[in-house]
Amino acid sequence: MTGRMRIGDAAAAAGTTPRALRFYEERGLLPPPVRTAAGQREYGPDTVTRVRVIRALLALGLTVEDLASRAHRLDLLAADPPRSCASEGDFGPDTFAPVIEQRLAALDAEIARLTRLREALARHTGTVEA
Amino acid sequence: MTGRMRIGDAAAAAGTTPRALRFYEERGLLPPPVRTAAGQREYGPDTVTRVRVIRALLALGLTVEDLASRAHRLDLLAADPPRSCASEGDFGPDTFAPVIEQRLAALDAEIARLTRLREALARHTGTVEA
DNA sequence: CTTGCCCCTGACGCGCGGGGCAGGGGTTAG
DNA sequence: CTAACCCCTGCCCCGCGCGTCAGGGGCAAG
Repeated sequence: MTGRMRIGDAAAAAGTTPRALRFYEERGLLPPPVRTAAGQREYGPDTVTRVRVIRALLALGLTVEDLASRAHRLDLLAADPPRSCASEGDFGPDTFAPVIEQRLAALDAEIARLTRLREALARHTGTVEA
Repeated sequence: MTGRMRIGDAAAAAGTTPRALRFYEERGLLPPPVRTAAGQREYGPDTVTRVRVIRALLALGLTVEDLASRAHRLDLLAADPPRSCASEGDFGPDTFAPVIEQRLAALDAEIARLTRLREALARHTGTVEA
């Protein structure tokens, strides 16, 4: 039943590549997995779920470092449970709120910078092309 | 009278560093300068002006490659002359218009992407922190 | 002549999320 | 047993505009 799989299958199941999984492990986003006697990594379905979470957060603009610093909470997001979160008091997944707000601020700053740049460039367009 | 100067003085006069001048030369933004008998580069005030133009365009978001492809026209922008431009017919500095519009489009696309990202992230903020 | 600043070339570093080798060994169907 | 994959580690590659050495030589003042 979707038991243990090797890195290629796990990566495919999570929509990515073996290289990415080794990279996440190296950066501390994934714990060192069980190995076969021959040294090959073996993953269970929970890891696939975790990798999906990681990729979703990366796609939202969080950095690998952001996730590494909170790696021990990544599994809490997997089940997407509003109930168990509240039950943990100040121990819930709002661990990510600070880093998300930081990212939002960085995005706003970058958007503002690009917007200013765009305006400056548009102004000089007239100067140069006329 | 502000005659020939070595790379350090020319760079300082243009508000940058010797490294940048060698880099612009390497990438084709500056022509190979005159050398002293000992092999040291010598620049005149016209080069300083040209470097200022280069830096202004780079600050507007154009890339080194953009400028390299139009390097032979960089001097035309130096004097900022609306008269001599028109006198050259379709040969004026509107050579830069296409690349500028391309940059504008790229900026718009990037701004839109970041804006979408920001909205997605803001949505998930509620989901995650609540 | 020496001191101290300037210049030369060539090469690596950066930040970020991996991609793409090379050179070796595991594994499984035929 | 062998072919055809798969996996392992370790390393360099990408883009961009330079910064920053490293190891050598030039140039003007005292």
